[in-house]
Amino acid sequence: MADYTPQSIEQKWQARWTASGAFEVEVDRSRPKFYCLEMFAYPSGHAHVGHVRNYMIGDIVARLKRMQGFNVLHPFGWDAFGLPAENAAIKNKLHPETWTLANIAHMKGQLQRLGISYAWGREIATCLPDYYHWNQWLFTRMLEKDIAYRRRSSVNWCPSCLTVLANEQVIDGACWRCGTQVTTRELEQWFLRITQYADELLDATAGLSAWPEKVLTMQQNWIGRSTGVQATFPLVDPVGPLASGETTRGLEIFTTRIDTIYGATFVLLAPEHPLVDAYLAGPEHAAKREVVAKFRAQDRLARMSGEVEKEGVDTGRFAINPFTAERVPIWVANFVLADYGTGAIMAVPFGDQRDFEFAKKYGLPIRAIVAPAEGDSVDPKAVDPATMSEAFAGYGRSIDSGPFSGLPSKDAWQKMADHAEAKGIGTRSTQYRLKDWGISRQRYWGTPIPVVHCPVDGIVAVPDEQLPVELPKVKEFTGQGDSPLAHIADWVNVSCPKCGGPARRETDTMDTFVDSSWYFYRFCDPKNNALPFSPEAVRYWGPVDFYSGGVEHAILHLIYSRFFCRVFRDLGFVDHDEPFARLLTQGMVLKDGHVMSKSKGNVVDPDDMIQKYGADALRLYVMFVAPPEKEVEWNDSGLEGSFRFLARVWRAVEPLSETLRGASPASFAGLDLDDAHRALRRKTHQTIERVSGDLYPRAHLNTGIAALMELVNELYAFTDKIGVTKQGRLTGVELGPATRAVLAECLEALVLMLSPFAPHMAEELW
RNA sequence: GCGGAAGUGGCGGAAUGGCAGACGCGCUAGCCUCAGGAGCUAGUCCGGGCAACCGGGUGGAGGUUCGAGUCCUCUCUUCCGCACCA
Repeated sequence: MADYTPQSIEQKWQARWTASGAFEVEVDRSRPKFYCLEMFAYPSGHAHVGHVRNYMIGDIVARLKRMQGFNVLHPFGWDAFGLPAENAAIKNKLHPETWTLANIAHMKGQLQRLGISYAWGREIATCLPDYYHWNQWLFTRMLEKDIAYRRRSSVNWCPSCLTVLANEQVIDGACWRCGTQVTTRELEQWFLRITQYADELLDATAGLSAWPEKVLTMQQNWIGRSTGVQATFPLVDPVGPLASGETTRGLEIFTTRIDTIYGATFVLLAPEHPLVDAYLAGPEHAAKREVVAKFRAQDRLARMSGEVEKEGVDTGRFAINPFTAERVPIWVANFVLADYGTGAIMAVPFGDQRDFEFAKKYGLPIRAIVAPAEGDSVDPKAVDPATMSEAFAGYGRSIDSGPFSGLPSKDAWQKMADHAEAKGIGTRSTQYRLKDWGISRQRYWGTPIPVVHCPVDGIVAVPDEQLPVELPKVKEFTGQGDSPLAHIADWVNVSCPKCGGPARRETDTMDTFVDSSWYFYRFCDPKNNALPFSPEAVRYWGPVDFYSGGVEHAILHLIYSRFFCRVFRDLGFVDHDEPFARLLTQGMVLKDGHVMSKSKGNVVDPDDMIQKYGADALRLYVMFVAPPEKEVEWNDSGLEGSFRFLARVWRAVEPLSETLRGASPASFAGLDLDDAHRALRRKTHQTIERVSGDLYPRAHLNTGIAALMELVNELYAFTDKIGVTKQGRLTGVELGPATRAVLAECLEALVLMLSPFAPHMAEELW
């Protein structure tokens, strides 16, 4: 009997799979398709077992679906643009492309040594012009449809390094490299109008029944729709013109609690609100301006450090509450956000905890406007402005609210909104937390934004036939300056595509999340050089049936992709609304209680484990240790256990394979089965049912493996009885036809069911 | 603060409302062996009993049900996400 030696078996089969292109697929309308995808990888250098767990999960599903007769698309590629490559370039004086391509080569080898069944013929890397060409093409379409637009926005700027910083490079408000306090700079930047799809993106989450609840909730919160009323508080001292050029007679506020407007005893402006500068312009306000300037600087730090004391500045001016007709003071408050709603709020200290604290601190009036509902056992002192210690944010019955007094709060809400609309005071309005997506990056290693700035024609898109705008080769990376591309004169200076006059290229590049927002479509038609993909190819393959990856992409990547899907749909390129039918978020692999990372020195390299136990044992262990969604702690003896199980399967199957060749019967009719025969058959068939059910769509891979282990235990009990030795040899016993048939059926089923998990060994035994 | 998920042996974890702890790790004993860090067999929630078996047991307290780890209410704890969103 040959021992189980995984290394030689695995190399043999991997070579065959590669040579025969075993996992390459074409459109075949006679067969049902299955698109199995794992989130593509950032080529950081070496994949550890935490990374490859995801690829194993996808591979089990892909191999299972192939066995079930589906035409399975299972591709892989590289999310290859991004900051780490540029940083490595600065540090090692290498070109980012050199660094990136070397990493890709190594990681691809790692995946192949794991036996992941990818259609490598469809491999893509987003940093190659073949791919980013279509980012540019799509950007141009978005420009035409007014989905891409330009406006001023602030970026992080390190005054010492003289460079723009990504948010990740700002640590506690300071530059990651030199520790200098980071400031902001206003730059013209490109945005994608994702908010145009906010309602659809939110409402459609209800239909994503095969997504984790957690991810849907996170997306819903991120989009953050709230419905309310936008109302105008007339200004006692109209101002104008403002920086924006217009005159202002009234202050626009947004509220979700219009029913409490009779309790709005003051209004608050965000420090960045244009009225602030208008009201605090004179030299007598220098001190107040200084406080406001402090608020503006606070904003960025507040996010990092958490709690900031609520503070305000009195502008000394007044607005008119349109419902009470009373004068209410206008204050500036550090906790009011400029980029949500209108950047100004009506403050109702009775009903809002923040306003309550603010009113207490500055001695502003508190007026009770809601009484607790009947049956609410609320201490009267808790709703008496004289004695209450916190705001009463509940609903109940309106009081002291003019003609609306006595109404239940919810009815008052509608009536007051109606009143506001009838009197021209305000309108019902919906606000979102979701912001348009700023995609400009002042970086080299990304997709050049395909526009030209012409002094005559303004912004001109680079014509399709001149795409791709390729990244110029840069010799040296210093990390200094704004956009690295701005310093390459012969790349920047072009003639305007419209008038032919001298013009300059856009020197910003795109956020790398653009690359990953549609790559799953490119896989359907990766060699297309006329379009990002043919609509026919995606009509067959799309949408992705099974998508797995880390939960850290629950918000950004998975919302952007849903957004791009709809853009492509509206361009007539895809006919579905959602790109990913089923989503699985795999748990991380911890070592010594921590996430694996190079800096912690706790990474487990799959190649080390393959060398010791083989890829099959590694795959089996990682799938068996816990359900795929769960976080797991790495454990060497568990891996040994999986190796032992495979060796046990090997000893059960390999010695009998010659003896039982051709023994699998077409029918069991006429065979004389005893109780032991029947018991093994029953177990075999029960296992088939359990494993089939566990693997998909449940993806309970761990219990599927447990079922196989039970079958093997039963099999050993059976072979013991019929005289197979512990070493797997038959002790001269002649096997009867019933025994041969039952054994052959069991062993074949076992090998087949094992093959998604341990494909190399299964192939060899088969 | 808001939202989500989860609490089951020494450990990882199983249980369409129907025998709690499958399967594995670890541990114990036996067999095999020159040897075992290989392999095989048996045992391994707690209390009682030689045993068949009996009683208890899924963070805590109630409830629904013939029957609850599972469903409902309250509560405690942990992890995760968002966090001054008006």
